[in-house]
Amino acid sequence: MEELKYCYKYPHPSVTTDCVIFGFDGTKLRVLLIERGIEPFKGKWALPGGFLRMDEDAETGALRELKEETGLDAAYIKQFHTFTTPNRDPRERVITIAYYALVRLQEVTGGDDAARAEWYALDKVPALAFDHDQILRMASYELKRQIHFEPVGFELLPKQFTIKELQSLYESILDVTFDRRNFYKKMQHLELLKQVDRGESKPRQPFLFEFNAEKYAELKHKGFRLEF
Amino acid sequence: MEELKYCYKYPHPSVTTDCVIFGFDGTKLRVLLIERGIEPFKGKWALPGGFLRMDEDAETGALRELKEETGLDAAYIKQFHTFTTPNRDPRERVITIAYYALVRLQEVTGGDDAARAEWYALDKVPALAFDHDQILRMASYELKRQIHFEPVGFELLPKQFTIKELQSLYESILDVTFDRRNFYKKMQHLELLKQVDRGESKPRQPFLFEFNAEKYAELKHKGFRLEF
DNA sequence: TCAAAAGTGTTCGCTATACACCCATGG
DNA sequence: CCATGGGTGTATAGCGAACACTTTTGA
Repeated sequence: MEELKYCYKYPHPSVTTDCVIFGFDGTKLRVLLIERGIEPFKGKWALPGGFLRMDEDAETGALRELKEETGLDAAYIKQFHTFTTPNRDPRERVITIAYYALVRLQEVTGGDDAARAEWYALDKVPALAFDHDQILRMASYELKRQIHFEPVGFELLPKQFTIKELQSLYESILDVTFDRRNFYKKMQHLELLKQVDRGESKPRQPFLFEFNAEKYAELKHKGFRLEF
Repeated sequence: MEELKYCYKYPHPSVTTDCVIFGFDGTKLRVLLIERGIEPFKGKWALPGGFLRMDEDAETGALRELKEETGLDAAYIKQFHTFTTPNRDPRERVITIAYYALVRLQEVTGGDDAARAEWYALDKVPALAFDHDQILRMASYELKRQIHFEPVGFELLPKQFTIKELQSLYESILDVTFDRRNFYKKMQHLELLKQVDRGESKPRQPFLFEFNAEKYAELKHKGFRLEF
């Protein structure tokens, strides 16, 4: 029989963290899901996550779970909502603090792979375990909002990228299309990009750029809002 | 001796909700604080809040606590962050799901007043109990962001208001100043306001307006973004 | 040889901004 | 009578949206 050695005067819920991990494959947004190996929802796809430890804050916990389950280090992680519907977990009362994370897909190595993990295109995600559909929807929405205020998109791209890739990324996240030429001009004008000196190896390939973090910090300091 | 009758295999944190309640006095933003009657932080000011019940979701809990502690019904309430630093409460591990609420100051009646409550101007808030300073700061920041996407400001104004009041409100929230004449034109142009037919009693008083919720719903449906 | 992609220009219209002016009211 | 505040008007600059042209590359 299980030992129930942690006792309280009033009932306490369990607390977990779940993580919506976004990656960009060069054309569209993808999200990392793992297949559940145990009940409930065994065999269903779900967001990586797990129980919060008593000595860590939620962000530390989310990063730890991420590492444990997928081997990934996130370039960016942000808490966006806590889900508390009383019966969202059939076993007991569980509330989950949800994060979304942005990773560079190119740098993903594979991880320990205790569980089967897969990158799903955002529009091809199957029905998920628990209320994870809802969590994913809200994460996408919050990412869309966030990108209006901060250039978080660059966390999804390789260190060096073409303007075309950047445009595809923004189009995926915001679910719009831009005129290629206007997008080029806008980006040049913003001065947030540093053009990379391409070796003379391959002439007439598209320019490569890097995100200019210093310039961004400077602009932000002067009070500046990113518009899209 | 206390009875500790709720037992678990693993330790569970306590979960509370806290609420940052914003009101607008016609000139500046205010926030409702209550004076703590018990330790810890007895005598200090704090945000209203309390423990989450096992059968309610967090939003319901936040609304319940709000009603119990202040007698208020919020016109608008929004979850914005969950605070989880391990020692944020000296008694035991407590995580708190934080909301901000917008209420019409004019309609506040007073409440049961079990605790002493007071409306503090945002720039005159004293040092608060727990990590409530941090919670308040983040709430102000999130309100500022939210108002770029949704016209939540109207929840803080009386049903009918002058353009000048509306401008003061936006200036308080965003911490900027607008040219009076440009603000008038912008508002008229947005078509989100309905001019109220003033009785002939007081000629040459400023026009009164109401928020046009139907028009807003229509614009939003067509895909529309509020800019400030 | 021809389509596709990359880089650069031009035009037009809207809107944010910075101002000026008129009128009614109340001390 | 004049300061104050409310309502309306006007000019300009900058940016976004739409669209044209040129060159290079690779099938």
